[in-house]
Amino acid sequence: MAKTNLTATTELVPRARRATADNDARRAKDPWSLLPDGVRRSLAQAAVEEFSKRGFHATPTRDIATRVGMSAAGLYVHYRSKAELLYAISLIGHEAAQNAVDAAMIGLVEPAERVRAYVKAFTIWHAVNHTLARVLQYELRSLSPEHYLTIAAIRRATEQQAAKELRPLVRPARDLKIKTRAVLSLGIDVARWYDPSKEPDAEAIGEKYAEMIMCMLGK
Amino acid sequence: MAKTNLTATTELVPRARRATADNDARRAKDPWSLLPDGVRRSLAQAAVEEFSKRGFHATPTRDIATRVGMSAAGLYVHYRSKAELLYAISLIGHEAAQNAVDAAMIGLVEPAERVRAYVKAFTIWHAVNHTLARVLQYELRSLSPEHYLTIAAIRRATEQQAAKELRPLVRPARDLKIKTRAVLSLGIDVARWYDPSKEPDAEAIGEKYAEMIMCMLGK
DNA sequence: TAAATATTACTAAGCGCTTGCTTATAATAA
DNA sequence: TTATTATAAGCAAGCGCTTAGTAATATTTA
Repeated sequence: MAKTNLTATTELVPRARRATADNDARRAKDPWSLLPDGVRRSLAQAAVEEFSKRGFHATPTRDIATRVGMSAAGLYVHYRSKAELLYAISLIGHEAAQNAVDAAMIGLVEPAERVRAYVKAFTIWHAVNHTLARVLQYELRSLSPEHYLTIAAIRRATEQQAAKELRPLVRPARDLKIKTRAVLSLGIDVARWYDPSKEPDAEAIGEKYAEMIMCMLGK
Repeated sequence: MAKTNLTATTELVPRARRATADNDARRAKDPWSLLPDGVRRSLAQAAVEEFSKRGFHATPTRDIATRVGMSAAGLYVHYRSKAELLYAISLIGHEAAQNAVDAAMIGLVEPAERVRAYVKAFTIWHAVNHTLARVLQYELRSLSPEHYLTIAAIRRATEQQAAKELRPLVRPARDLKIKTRAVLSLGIDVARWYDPSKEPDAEAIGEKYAEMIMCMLGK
């Protein structure tokens, strides 16, 4: 019977909470390490490839399943529905991006240094993980209303964190909101235009973007 | 018979080529003036609303037709297919955006002035027309391969124009590509986050963005 | 221990529904 | 007339997901 689906629901991102000490660096590097190795992870990875290229609604579940060598029905052993697959991807992706910027700022105290590291890490993450990032950004509207609420809350927290980091550097203070928008916007949109075959050096883009933002902030 | 569809194909954006002198300002203001008033325009407008909110593949043609008070089949009198409707929207949108920035730079000769006007107009356009702009940016992948080629060529020309305008201001010269990317990226992404109910003043955003970019360019 | 019983991961088949689009037909306008 | 614009009805294809069943592996019981 399909009782396995209950497990799938209660443990959307299971391993992540357990292995915290050792795997911090690896988690920041590879978003998929948030999901235990196995069919569930493979399906999510296959889905990201398809959703990113064709879009959620244009991708049949059959294609995702056959991409990992399964029959069409096999997917439903591991995910309750196509919607829940997207939700799992969205959760993992947002958590991974957060981990990446958090890791980059560890140990830094000076506001300008922190912002520079933030922008650089945020930009690099959206370049390296542009396939995943596109799903995060462009399939928000494909989430179910309930799932959307959860994801929207996560995104609001991200924006508030960015504003908190930028506050000491923004004059006049009333520009904080628009400048926070600009910083996040610039980083996020890297995922839209980045093409690894044309611009292989994500690190260089991150460096340049950090420089441009600091310049924009008058630092 | 469905012979009307031939007309629909040969004259995708018909009126635009004729009325050039008088309507420049109006065209820059309202993208829809590129399409003659009538059912064809209403359908395109309705489609943009739906495509923008739900996405091309998630929007049934029935919903577009009924939105303008038509039966489901009525759409096919005016558009050959759903794909051609998207293509028409994409053509109009890209042309309208181009018109907006061109109009803003008329009479300006000093490079810094031209870039400032460019960025401001580009930003404002993407805020005011964020619904249309979202379709342009996020439904590129939903275009048929043939349609995509045409649109991609238009977009390449836009990028080259931006680079041409920025060249005199960018030092070192090798940064031209990445800084052009950043400028276009920042403007385009306004369409993603802009919410008129929260940020009604598109003009102010355009002004701020122009200022930030000039600052970023060291001007 | 071994037999009995669940559980898990999977597939082939297919159900009910929605999709883009066509057809046949009618009304209207030049 | 002839061309245009619209509709009601419906088709073929594709969709997400379920069902019934198989085989392999765990778990429980005697």
